[in-house]
Amino acid sequence: MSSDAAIFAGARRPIVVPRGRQLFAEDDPVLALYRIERGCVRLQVNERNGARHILAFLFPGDVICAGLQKHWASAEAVCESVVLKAPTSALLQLMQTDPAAAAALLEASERTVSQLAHHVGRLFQDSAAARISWFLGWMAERAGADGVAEFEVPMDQRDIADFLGLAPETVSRVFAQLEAAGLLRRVSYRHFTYRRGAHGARLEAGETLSCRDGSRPCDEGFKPGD
Amino acid sequence: MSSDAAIFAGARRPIVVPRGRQLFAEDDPVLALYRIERGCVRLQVNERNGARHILAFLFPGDVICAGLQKHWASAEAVCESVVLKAPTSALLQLMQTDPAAAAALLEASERTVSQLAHHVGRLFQDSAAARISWFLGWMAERAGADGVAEFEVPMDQRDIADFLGLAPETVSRVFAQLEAAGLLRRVSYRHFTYRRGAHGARLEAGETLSCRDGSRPCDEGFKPGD
DNA sequence: CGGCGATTTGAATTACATCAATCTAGGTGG
DNA sequence: CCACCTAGATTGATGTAATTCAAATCGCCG
Repeated sequence: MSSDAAIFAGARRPIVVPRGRQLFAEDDPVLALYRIERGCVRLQVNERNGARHILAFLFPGDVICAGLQKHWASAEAVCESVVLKAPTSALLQLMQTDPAAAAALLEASERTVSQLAHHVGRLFQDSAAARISWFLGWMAERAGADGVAEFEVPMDQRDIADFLGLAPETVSRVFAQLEAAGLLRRVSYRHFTYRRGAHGARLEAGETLSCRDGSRPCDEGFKPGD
Repeated sequence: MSSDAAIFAGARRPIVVPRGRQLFAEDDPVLALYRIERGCVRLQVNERNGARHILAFLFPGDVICAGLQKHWASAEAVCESVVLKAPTSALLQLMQTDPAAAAALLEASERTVSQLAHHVGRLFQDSAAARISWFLGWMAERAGADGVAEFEVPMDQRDIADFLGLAPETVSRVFAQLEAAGLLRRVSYRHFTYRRGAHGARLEAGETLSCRDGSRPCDEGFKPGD
């Protein structure tokens, strides 16, 4: 868990990163490791033509280490965030002092890669509705929210689209569908309630989203005046 | 370059891996690092439903380190391959002895991640033809082959499809189109010649593949009796 | 109370997947 | 050495999910 505490304990200077500010750019030399304390950071690659692809969203507790010498992606704050910064020299020192701890620290940053690997799997084969259902479930779970608890999503639909490999319009449409199906409720701009339920599970398993076919009329969702 | 030689020098026992054999499975504990000497290895994730997604192809010189404690993907030999194996304990030792070398070694394995990051970008936005054009160009370049030089592709179309996020039929069709356009020539089963040229570049930049529109009649390809 | 980016909604298009045969290469055994 | 066999590759026909383009609306900020 906090074998990484050691290295970040030294760098006791929380950095406040305003919304949209870049932590580092792709191809820049790696000067430090970061650990997120508050907020949300996105790892992304930018194409020449201006297109942007979000590889991962990082949350408090996550360690950012996109390369040891050169960053393989850039990092930007999705919303105002707080990070701790540890110079790479500290990592090299830790390697000598306590290699196991250093390995654990690196493993923590590998979690991001692991997530990325599985994310690719999702992009390959899941439908738009399944991807978004998964995403909402993830966000809800992260916030410790069950079906009825409200949670906040810090990123805008554009971010979600660039993360899930969809057009922004598609994201909007699927949101509307999920809401119509009674699974999603929009409390306010970026506050939701999501009841993944069996329906969502089936969705993620490949079923198409439709309440038009009479067979199974949108059960297990929210009732209109819930 | 060969800062990694140190760690692999100790493990002087080349391992011959037959075609299709698994080096390690996802979620298995990490016992060793590998360096490929000959052949080709694929990193992949397998979904519950049997679907397979290839995250990367690794070639001689590449270091495999998919996680430090638990593998985030499994590895299988695409064709008969030779690898060197260094126990993780050797890496921990190296950290103490020569942290910079250890970092360099890990950086080498991060190259795979970097490639993966950009691969995601391609999956997001490139057309089937563009992906395959890129893939062929990559393979040709890897073999040091220019337009007329022949190169071998060790993987079958199924592998290519699972790597590029396409159906095998689509791969076959695009191959046929590229051949008809005079850019690709199939010398034998898995030996090709590929002239990426301006056409391929435009393709990768988003242009659709067609020789039917009279405007630009498949120039710069191979002539029939070339 | 305007201004503007972010969303929503609609209609039309299309690239790719899917399903279903057929064909081929090359390894196998007689 | 040749006919057989099978996984892999090819080809065709069809369907559709998601993109694209375009326009209206919303929500927030100054």
